[in-house]
Amino acid sequence: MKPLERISDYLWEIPTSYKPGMRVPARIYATEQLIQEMDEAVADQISNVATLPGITRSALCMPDGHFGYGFPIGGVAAMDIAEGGVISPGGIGFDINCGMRLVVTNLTEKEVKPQIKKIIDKLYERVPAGVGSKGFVKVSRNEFRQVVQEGAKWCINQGYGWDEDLELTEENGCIAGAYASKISDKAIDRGCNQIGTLGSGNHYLEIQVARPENIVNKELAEAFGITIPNQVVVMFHCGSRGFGHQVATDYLQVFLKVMESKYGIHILDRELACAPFNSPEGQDYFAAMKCGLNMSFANRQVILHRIREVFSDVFGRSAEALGMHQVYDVSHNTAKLEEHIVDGKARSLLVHRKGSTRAFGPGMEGIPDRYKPYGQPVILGGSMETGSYLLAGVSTGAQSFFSTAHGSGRTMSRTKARKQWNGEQLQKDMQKQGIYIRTTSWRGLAEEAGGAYKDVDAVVKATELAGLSKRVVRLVPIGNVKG
DNA sequence: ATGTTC
Repeated sequence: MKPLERISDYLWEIPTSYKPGMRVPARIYATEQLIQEMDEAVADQISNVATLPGITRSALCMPDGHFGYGFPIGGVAAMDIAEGGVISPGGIGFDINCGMRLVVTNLTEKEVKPQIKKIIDKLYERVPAGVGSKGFVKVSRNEFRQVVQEGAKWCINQGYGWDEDLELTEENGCIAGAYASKISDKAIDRGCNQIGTLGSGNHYLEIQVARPENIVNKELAEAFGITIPNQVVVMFHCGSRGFGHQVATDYLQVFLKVMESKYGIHILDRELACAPFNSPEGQDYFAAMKCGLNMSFANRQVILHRIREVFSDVFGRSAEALGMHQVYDVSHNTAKLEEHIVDGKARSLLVHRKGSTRAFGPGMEGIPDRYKPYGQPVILGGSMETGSYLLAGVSTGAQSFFSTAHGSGRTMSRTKARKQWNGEQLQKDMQKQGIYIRTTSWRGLAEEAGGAYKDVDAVVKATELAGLSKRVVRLVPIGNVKG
């Protein structure tokens, strides 16, 4: 039996009495149905998070939560840096700044559908996918150090994208305080040929349609650029590739060495390795992790450039003429220093979001001026078969440090999914459902079957009921490049 | 997620 107390129809609490060392309660946002489906391990993992130094108010898990490395995926933990708050790679994820970007077109489903095979085949060719894939952007190691300090801004300067893309990216695509001097040569080696690559696992690039019946909030949809019935959009999901992975690996080792001996921090699970934010090791990782953020922003920027090239090629018009404006780019795996009001006082908190999206409400600093009246766009990627959502941040999101879900969330392990589905058969089945898909790996495709994920509509509904974010439009896939 | 077991 799970140690959960029901707070409301969409919120559950694990009291501090559940486990020795819990500093605050743990809370899971989910409907009863979603709680039933949730991994037993989530309650255990999120209550471990509640023992970490500096954790403020409560350790949170979003409705798409599932088992992860140390922290559950879907975890949110805000650490008070003035109270010995820690930074933990396990609370950010190995794939630093794994995230989503959404771009609109002025094309309709009717215009795109006849070309879908051509578009996807070209995208498959032009956006390298799969484990170990290399990008077309050739940079020296020193140039790559510049990339990880400048992020998407570096790409724009090189001609990969439009100036406006930056203002429509979280942190304007370049987070300050990223120092390449804090990065190992090994991480530089792994990352320097990976700019503009999709990766593998749950990373994908999808052509989607905004059908009129799926517009939930017309005003917000229009504000975010969804203005035409059956408008075609492109959504993609990828991260910092081997670079971010190496950064996380390097600093996990550092933290494991100093955590107990130097800082006297005792943890229940070594996967929660951490160091005080205000310590040399914590600050070094923070600066290195920001390089991971920037690598990922650069990666998505170059991929956007290639998507524009492909559409331009297929339709014989410029990307400008095709109206290929970016809606937004959001991170799913970060820790950010933010000011939040706790017990009536403004506090500096390091907000870890792992498989969770920042969802700032209307009027807040840090969201593009054009979206200020509406709230921050949130791009939530569902499974490749079912659909995804564009959401918006709301003022009641203060309860979760303005964080919401990031996707559907798995219901079963990759191993289990592989046993249940066959990649080649799944491709055929998806074709019958009107989704043309290309993949580098049949095995990888089987792992990502829609049936291995929770009901995205239920997850999104739960975030809306709880007041974490609200629905704008549901997007359905017609083509997919699966990493 | 990941040069999918330094």
